[in-house]
Amino acid sequence: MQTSRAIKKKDSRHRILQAASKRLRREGLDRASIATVMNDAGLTHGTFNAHFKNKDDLTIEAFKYSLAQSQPRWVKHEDRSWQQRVRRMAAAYLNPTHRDHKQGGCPIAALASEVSSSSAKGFRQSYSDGVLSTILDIAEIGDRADNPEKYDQSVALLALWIGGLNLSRNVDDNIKSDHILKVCNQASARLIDG
Amino acid sequence: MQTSRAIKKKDSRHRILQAASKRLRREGLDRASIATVMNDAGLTHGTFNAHFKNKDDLTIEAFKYSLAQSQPRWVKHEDRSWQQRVRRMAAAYLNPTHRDHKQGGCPIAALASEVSSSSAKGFRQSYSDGVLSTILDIAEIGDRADNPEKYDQSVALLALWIGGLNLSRNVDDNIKSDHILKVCNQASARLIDG
DNA sequence: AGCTTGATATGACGATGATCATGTGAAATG
DNA sequence: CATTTCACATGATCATCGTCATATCAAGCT
Repeated sequence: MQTSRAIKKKDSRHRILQAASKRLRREGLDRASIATVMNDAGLTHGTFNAHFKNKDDLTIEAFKYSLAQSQPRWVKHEDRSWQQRVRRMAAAYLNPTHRDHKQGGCPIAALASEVSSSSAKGFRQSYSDGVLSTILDIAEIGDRADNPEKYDQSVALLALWIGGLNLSRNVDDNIKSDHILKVCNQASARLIDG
Repeated sequence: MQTSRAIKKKDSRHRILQAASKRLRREGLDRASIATVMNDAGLTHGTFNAHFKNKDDLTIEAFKYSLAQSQPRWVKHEDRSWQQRVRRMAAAYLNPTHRDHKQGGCPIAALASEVSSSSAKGFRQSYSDGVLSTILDIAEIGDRADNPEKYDQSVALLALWIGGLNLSRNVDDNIKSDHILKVCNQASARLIDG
């Protein structure tokens, strides 16, 4: 049975993860302090260890949380053809709205260049798992052997999307940034109907 | 005239920038402390402000330094055709050696997801300039108007390269990581021969 | 030679942040 | 209703780090 205290704690944990996952994506791996995250969640800093072992633990959990939360947005199974599906996913991913909402967007892109320098032991493993499962989700297969060609195409698509999204986020000129998204969308299409 | 003191200082600055640019690429924007960098350069921490205004200043200078140092490796002008040139650049960029030497490699890839969360005022501007000039360098033009098609292809190529390199750096399985590089190389070729 | 300048060293200060020990009040238990 | 338990708050501790004031010592100048 769930006592009201257990429910309260679960809810707090949820709010902490929610806040942490936003900060994680917006500010990167180490830049957000525990106090800031706890404050976002409406709690004080000292309570932190009652919910998570340490900061590395939180980082890993927040990453998984954000992955589970954001993946369903790109990965849906309601398209006529795979080509159409990919086109729709690219349009949703390489998108000014996604570009401008890093904190709510894809954590794989948001942390793409920080993982390898992370000190959090175990984070790299979670990220790696996330990448590989995302590739399979794009391809709509359970293993590379199911369809090597689709798998390989999905690898290239994910690379293009992550790179394009990050480039567009880091170019100051708005017109040029929009243009990057547009060009990468077109390149996505070329990669699959070659 | 260069006094021996001036030479010494210039040399120290050079060593600091060299050390900082490596740390910057390997460890990211904030993770390396000034003391660590100065120690790498064979100096003590307190001397830092004699060479740079503050840490943000160093970060920006180190980025420019690494960009100037690493670009010539991909951008050479000795190819028969542009297609050939792009193929060679992709092979040099999407490469296990480059993947495994982040500290000496492309700073655009190394910092791709950290720029937008940087607190260093002015860094984003430098990075943005670096991206745009790299695109033009890949296309071998001085402005998009010179050849819009090549420019657009270069945008997609850079996105694919940065994304592919970072994915390969963050996947634990070595075979899968190598495979990502290979697949993105092939995708590069497909993007340019229509 | 004596004085000045400048490159670097030493050490301190203040801020921030992770972690932990202890306090508090309300819910659960008998 | 008394007692225990637990979610959370408060506050302290220790380490790290950026910055700066001051010291040192050798090179340059008169």
